[in-house]
Amino acid sequence: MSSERRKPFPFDVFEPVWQAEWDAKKAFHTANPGDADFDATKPKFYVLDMFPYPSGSGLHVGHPEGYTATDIIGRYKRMNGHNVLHPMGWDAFGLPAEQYAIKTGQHPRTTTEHNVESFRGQLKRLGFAYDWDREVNTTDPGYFKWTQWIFLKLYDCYFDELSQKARPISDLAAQGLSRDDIDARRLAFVSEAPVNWCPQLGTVLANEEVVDGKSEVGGFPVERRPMRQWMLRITSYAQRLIDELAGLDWPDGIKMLQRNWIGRSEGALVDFQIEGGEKVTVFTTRPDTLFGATYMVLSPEHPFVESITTAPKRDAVLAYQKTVSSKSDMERTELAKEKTGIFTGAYAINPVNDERIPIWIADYVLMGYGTGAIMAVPAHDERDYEFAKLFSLPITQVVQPPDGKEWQGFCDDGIAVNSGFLDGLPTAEAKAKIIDWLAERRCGEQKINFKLRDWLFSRQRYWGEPFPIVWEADGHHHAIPESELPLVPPDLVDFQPTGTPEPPLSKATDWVQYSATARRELNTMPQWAGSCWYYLRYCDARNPERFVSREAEKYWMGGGKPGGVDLYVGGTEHAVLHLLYARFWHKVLYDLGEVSTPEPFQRLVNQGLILGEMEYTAFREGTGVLVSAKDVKDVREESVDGKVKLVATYKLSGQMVIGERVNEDDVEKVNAVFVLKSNPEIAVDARSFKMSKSRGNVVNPDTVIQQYGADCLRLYEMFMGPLEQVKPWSMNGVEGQSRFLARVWRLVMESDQEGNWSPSPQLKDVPTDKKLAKAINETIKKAGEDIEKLSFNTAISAMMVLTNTLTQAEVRPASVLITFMRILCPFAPHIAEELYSRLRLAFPALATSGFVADCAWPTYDASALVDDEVEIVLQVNGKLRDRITVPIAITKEDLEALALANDRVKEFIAGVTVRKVIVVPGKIVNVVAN
RNA sequence: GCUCACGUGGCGGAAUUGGUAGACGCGCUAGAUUCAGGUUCUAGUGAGUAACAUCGUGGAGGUUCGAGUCCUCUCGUGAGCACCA
Repeated sequence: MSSERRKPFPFDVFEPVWQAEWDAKKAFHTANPGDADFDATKPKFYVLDMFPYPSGSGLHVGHPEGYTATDIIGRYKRMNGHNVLHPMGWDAFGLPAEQYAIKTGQHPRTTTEHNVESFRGQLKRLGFAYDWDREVNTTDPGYFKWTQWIFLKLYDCYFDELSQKARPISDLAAQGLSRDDIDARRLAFVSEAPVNWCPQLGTVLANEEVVDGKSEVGGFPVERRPMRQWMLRITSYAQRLIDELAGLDWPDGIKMLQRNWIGRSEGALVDFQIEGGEKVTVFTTRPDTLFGATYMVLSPEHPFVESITTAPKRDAVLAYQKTVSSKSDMERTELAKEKTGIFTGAYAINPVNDERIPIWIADYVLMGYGTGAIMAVPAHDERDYEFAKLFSLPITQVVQPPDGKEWQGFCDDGIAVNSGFLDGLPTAEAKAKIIDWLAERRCGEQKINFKLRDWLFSRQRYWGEPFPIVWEADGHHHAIPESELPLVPPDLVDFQPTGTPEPPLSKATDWVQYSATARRELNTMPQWAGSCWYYLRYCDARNPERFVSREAEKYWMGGGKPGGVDLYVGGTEHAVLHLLYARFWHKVLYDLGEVSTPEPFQRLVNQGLILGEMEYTAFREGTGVLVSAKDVKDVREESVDGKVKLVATYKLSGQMVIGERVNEDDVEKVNAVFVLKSNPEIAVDARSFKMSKSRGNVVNPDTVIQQYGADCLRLYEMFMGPLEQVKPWSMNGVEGQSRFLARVWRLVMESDQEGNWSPSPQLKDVPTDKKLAKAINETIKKAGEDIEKLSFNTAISAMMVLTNTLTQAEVRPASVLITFMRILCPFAPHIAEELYSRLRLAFPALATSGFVADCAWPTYDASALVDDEVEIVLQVNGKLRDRITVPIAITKEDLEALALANDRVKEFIAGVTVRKVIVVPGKIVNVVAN
C-alpha cells in the first residue's frame, strides 16, 4: 500500500465508472434512417478507423493514435449536431492466427475469439465513443456470407470496354457467347498463369504481397510457377482507378504511390517482321526513336524464343534460359547491376528503314510487362545503352538534346535526327507522326500500358472465406446458389498446409464432395477480402437481408456529390494494397448499382508512426573510462568503421545532460552528433527506433493507462506532434500530460489532509470578468478550429493556456469551468464527465443533466475576444526596438506620430534621415531610415 | 539511381495573406511548501553581454520597408520505387 504512489487525481476510480455508464446507457448508439430515434434534420458524418487485426500481442500504442484522433473528431461533430457514424470491428481472418493455431493445436476460431475479446477490452478502457452495436468481425458467418455474396457479384459480371463499366454476365449469354468464352470474361476468373508460390507459407501470394522476391509476411522466398488460380480483373479498372483519384482528398504521397503502382504509360505497339518467320510485337513509350532501334530483345520466357533460335545458337540459348529460370526473383533483381543476355541468331526487320537487326534474349526484359519484347534504342535508353556497350552492338543517335547540348549516352526529349521523315520534329510531334505512319501500314498502333497485374485472389489456407464455387466433372465451374450462403469452412482438426499446392480444405473429404458429380473449390480468399467492404457493413451491420440496406448505404455513404466515408484514418502500410483493392470492389458494386458512390473514402489521413523512446549512446575515442560513469549504462566495446571503440548506452534517470551541437568534422560521423557539456570528449548520439520486441522499447498502452489513466494516454498521443508525423515516444511527455490533467482536476477539486476530494472554494457562481471571458472564448475558438484542422497538439496547448490562466485567477467562475469541460470532453472524456457531474452537483443551475458528451459544443462570443487596447511593435529598419500599447481605434496617422515620438525609436533614427514609415494597423510600425 | 516529403532551442514541437521567431509541453536552474517526494507553487531558461549592442529557423545568394514563410542554387535527413521499355 505504502509503496504505491498516490494518484494525483482519482482517474483509476472514475474512468471505469464512466465507461460502464456509457455502455449501460448506449451513449454512443447511432440511429439509422428508419429507426425511431433517427433525426433526419442533422447532417451525417462518417469517421472511420482502419480496423485492427486482433493479434495475440494486443494493442500497441500506434492503435490509439489514429483511434483517438477519430474519436475526437467524432465526438466534436456529435456535439456540433451531426449524426456521427464511428464504428469498430475486427479483420480477423489471416495467416498469423492460422500459424499460431498450427503451433499450438488450438483452432483459429478459438484464438481469434480470445484475441477479439482482449482487443475489445483494451479499446473500451480507452473510452472511445464507438457504437458497439455495429461491431463487425470478418470471420463471423453473418459477415462473410456477404463477402462471398460480393464475390459472386464479381463472378457474375464482366467489364464492358465500351462503357468502361461492369455489366451483368447475362448480357454475354444473350449475345450467344459460349460457356468458355463467358467464363473467360468474368471479373472473377480462373487463370493458369505463373503465380507467386511461397513454399514456406504453403500458399500463393498477390504481386502486392511480394516485396523484393520475398513474402511480405515472414520474408520467405517466393518462386514463380504456373498454377490454376482465381484472379480478379482489377486491370480493367486501371484507368478509372487512376482518374478517379483526382477528386479525392488524400495525401499526395498516397495518390502518387497508387498511380505508380498502377503504372500507366502511353506509347505504341510496333510489329517487327522476323526474317523467315512471324511478327513480334514490342511495346515502346518512345516510338519516335524507332530509327534508332539497332537490335531487339525478347524476354527469355517469350514464347517465340524456341521457334526463332537458329540451330547453332540453340544450346547456348537453352543454357541461358535455364540459368535465368533457376534464379529466384530476388536474385534477378539483386543482380540487376550487370546485364546478361545472348544472341538467338535470328534477325528482325525494322519497319521504318528495312534494316536487319539482331534478336537477343536477356533477363532485363520482363515477360510480365508490355509484350515481353522490346526494340532496343541504346542511344536513348540507359539499359539498352549498357547492354549495347557490353555486347558491342551499334548505337545510333536519333534525338538531338534541346538547347544545343551535346548528346552523351542518352537523353529524354529533343528534336528528331537521323530519322528520315521525322527529322526536325520535337519528340511529342514525332511520336504522333510515327504512330500515324505505323497505323496506316498496319504494323503498329497507339497503346496505353499498365504495370498493374490482375489480382491473384486465391490462397491455399484454411483460415479464410471458402469460395462459393463448385467444379463439375467436366471441368466447368459454377456458383452455388445464394441460399447456400454463408458457406462455412469445414471443421478441421488438421489444418496444416499440405506442403503442396493442394489446399488444406482438401482434407475435409465429406465437405469437398458437393454432389455426386461436383466438388467444391478448395482455395480460400485472401485476408484482403473482408477488409474490402467492411466500411459498408458498418452502415447496417446486423442486416440479414442485404450486405447493407439501400437507405443506410445512401445515407452514410452520402450518395451524390463526392460522398463516401468523410474521414478515414490509418497507417501508410495500406497505401496500395487495401486502399486499391477496396476502391476496386467499390467501383464494381457501384457499376452494378449496389452502392451509390464511385469512391469509398473521400478523405484519407495517415497517422505517423510512433517510434520508441529516444536512446542515447555515449562514447569516446581510445581507451579509458567514461567520466560520467554513473550516467552511462551498458558500456561495451564495439567495432565502428573497423576500429574498436568504447561505446556506452546513455540512460540517465530522467536526466539528459547534453551540450551543444558540435562541428561534424570534429567527431566521428557514425554516431556522434552531440558532446557532453561536462566532458567535450564524450560524444552522445540521440536517436529513436521503431518499437520492436527485440529492441525492448515497446510501450504497452495498458501499462500507461494503469499508471496515468486513459485520458492521459489519449492526450499525450495527441500532444506529441502533428498526427501525420513520425514521432518518438517520451515517458516524460506522458508525465507532462498527467500534470496538466491534475491541474485541471485541482481547478475544480481540492483535497483535505486525508486525501478526500471536495469542490474547490475558489469556484464561485459569479459573472466572468473581462480577462477570463477572453481566455475562455479564445479557447473555444482555437480548439474548435484546430480540431477541424486535425491539429490536436495546438488545441491541447490552447487548453493548457486556459488552465494556466484559471490557476492564477483567485476566483474561478463555475460557468467558465463548465464550458471548459465541454471543450475538454472530446480529448479527455472521462475527466470531463467526472468534473462536469461534480460541477453540476455544486452548481445545479449552471449545468444541464446528462453526459457532457451530449452537450453542444460551446459557441464563442466574438466581442469578448477584442481588447480595447492593442500592442504595437515598433521597428526601425525592420528591427524590433520597442512595443507600445495603444487604443484599438487609433488612426494610422496618430500611430505613426506615436512611433516617431517614441524614445527608443528616436534613439535609433538619430543622425539619419527617415525615408519612409510603414504602418500596419494593429500590428507594427516600421521606420525606414538611413 | 529515380520520385516525394522534411530541415526552427538541450528535446517534442508553435508561428493567418510575408509583419513581435521559439506558443504549449519536456528537460534544466533558483526559491518556497512538505516528515518525505518521480508532490505542488513561484520565477527564469535561443546564443551572447555586467548591461546594451549584436547574432540567430541546415548553408550560399536573391526579391522586399520587412523573409522560418516567396525565388534560385546547394548540403543533409527520412520515406517510397527500383531493369516497367
